[in-house]
Amino acid sequence: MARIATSVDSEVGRPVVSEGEPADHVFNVISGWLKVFKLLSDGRRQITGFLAPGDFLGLTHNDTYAYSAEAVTPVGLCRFPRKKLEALLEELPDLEHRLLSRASHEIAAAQDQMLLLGRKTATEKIASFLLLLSRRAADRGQPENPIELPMSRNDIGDFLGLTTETVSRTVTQLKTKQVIKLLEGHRVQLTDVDRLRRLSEGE
Amino acid sequence: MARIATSVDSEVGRPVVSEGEPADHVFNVISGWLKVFKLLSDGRRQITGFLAPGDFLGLTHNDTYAYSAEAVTPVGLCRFPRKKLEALLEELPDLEHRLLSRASHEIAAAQDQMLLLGRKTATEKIASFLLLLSRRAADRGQPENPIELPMSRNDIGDFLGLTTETVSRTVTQLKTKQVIKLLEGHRVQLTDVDRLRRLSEGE
DNA sequence: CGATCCGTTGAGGTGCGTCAACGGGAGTGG
DNA sequence: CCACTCCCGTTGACGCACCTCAACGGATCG
Repeated sequence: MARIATSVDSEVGRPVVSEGEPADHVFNVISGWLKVFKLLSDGRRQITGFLAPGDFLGLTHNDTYAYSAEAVTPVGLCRFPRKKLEALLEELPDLEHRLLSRASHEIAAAQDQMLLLGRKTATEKIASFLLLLSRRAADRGQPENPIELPMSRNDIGDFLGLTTETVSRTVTQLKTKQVIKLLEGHRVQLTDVDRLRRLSEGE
Repeated sequence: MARIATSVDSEVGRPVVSEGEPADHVFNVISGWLKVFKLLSDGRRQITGFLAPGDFLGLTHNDTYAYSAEAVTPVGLCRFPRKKLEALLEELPDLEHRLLSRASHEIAAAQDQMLLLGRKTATEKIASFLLLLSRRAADRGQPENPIELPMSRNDIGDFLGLTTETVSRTVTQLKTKQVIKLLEGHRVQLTDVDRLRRLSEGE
């Protein structure tokens, strides 16, 4: 795969892919964080996911992207021309198998997110989000506690279907209850993971 | 594929797969409608999708199902042992390719649904839902108007992140505005598709 | 040292949830 | 044939979780 890859960087806030543009490239995140989102015509935004190192961006079978993505922190990416990647799939059935496995995980994650968006309260949403970040950090071999929280309150709100203010208030509540503790450098200590887990499911 | 398939039926309300059970089978819907859903411990429910003929159920790379599914109408299914299906994938790379394509569409649909759940109003949700059913009926080669609406108000609510009452009230409003018309046998005539499309995006 | 962005906090409003009542259709039993 | 129950959809009255609007302080940057 290295044969067809180019390395690209992106600054914070700069679009990496834009909804409706030709889907010519697939990306693999090397470093930093991205957000993937969809917009309504009046500007309402839903972030459908945050991408961290190891995640793929732009895997689609349409000819245009169905979403936009931009950097949350400075980002390093590996870029593949989609045509060449598809040619490569013909030769390497195992690669396709791994992509299918990824896609299947992504579908499961999307279903969890639908449950969150449709049926959870603000507190449950925030608690679930913190636990999700912790779990994903562990999957990447990073410390699961404290966790990095590089995105803004606004971004968190747009991921959880809340406003900035509600995110802020709810985080403050968790802090007051001593379930979490805000640290330097956009990091969060989960001081009572069991309680957080119970809060995330409404018990 | 016919070699490894068995045909099974299911009555309305009977579980076809249950969250947490071993994921031993994959199903293909032959006739009727199913709902796929996840539950919270206190009974809150999110329906993540309705399945119609041609759709797959149970494609996962985990060893247990992450969701439950049951029949909305009497259902005919084609059942495949997952092990045998996976063995078949080794022989038929093209089958894997088609499954990946399906998965990619499912991810795109899930992202649309996240936008709906997180950011749309009740009216926008209902309008989007009716248009979705119309589009999917067309994809299956069925009339796109009037559409079939075999699921209950409660199911629609659990799909859209609303209550039965709000679904009922919102549908009544659309009826009063003469954007839709309820017909015999759980069917709905979309009398003003343009208006419905505008309503679905909040314009 | 102004300008901008972000997070926080407060006061007040509202869209949708909750609770309750009612009517119609389907099934069941006499 | 009616009487009864159950389930579903509808409608009304009311409440509340979250949104909206506003103000303010701290950090960053020219």
